[in-house]
Amino acid sequence: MYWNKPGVLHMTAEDIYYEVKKINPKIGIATVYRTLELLARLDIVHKNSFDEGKYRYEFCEDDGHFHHHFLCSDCGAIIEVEEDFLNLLEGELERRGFKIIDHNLQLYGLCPDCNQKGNNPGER
Amino acid sequence: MYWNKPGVLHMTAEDIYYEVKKINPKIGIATVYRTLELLARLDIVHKNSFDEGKYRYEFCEDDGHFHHHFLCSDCGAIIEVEEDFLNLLEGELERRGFKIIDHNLQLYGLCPDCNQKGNNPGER
DNA sequence: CTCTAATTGATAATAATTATCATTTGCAAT
DNA sequence: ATTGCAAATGATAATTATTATCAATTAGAG
Repeated sequence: MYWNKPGVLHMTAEDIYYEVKKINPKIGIATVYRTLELLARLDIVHKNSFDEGKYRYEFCEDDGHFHHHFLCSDCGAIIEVEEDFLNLLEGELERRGFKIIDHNLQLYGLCPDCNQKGNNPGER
Repeated sequence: MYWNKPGVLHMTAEDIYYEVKKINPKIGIATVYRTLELLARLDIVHKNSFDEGKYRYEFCEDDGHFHHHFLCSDCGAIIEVEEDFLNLLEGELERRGFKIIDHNLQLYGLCPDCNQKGNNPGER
């Protein structure tokens, strides 16, 4: 598959490659991957896995990098969900017409052992 | 890499392959993938992506398939987090010695448009 | 037993990503 | 400007995880 719904936020490396090609036709895919990796290391973009066997990238929010997404099983839409909820999230979303089938929360950081050892990685 | 920390819960297909090989040396990796796919479709195992470019599998809880994980940036430990929290999750975990650097919640289901259309996929 | 259909294992194919390397580019010092 | 050199780039090979293919094996139903 060469292209995604146009205008969709969460693009794959390939999506970005074809988009950049419009402006700079001589760009190589390696540069796209290299640049994305760099931007991710600088916390400018965030690399998400939505269990498709590939990654999707988006710009980080200014305030921090906490992202929630709603993935429609039917049309494949990726809808952003604001941080605020979290607690009443599900009820709130269902009230708004969503049907939640599954969810998956991943927390990144240091476990008590490593935290105590005083390790301090800049990134997750 | 051929093998993971022994005793760790969340195994990759490769991990499982080498484990099963001990009992049945003639097993092929294709059967492992096929079986995992089947078990996942039956909601017996759950397929997680922890942004490593591969998947890890675990048995589903009896009550439903809602999983939270804490991934240590330092030692790579994958620690299970009980559902209950969710709201006070972060404060609670930090009180327990964790350092949370990032999190990522993914919700699966139907968006309002598709939900209204009456679609009803068995799986996410 | 025999026949047939499902399952299996070996392996090829695919897809996403990463590594390699020769070439090009940008730019500091002359 | 011109040279020299380090960094960035693009083409492409390599790698990795996963999926597809297909012939051979196995397991039951009759």
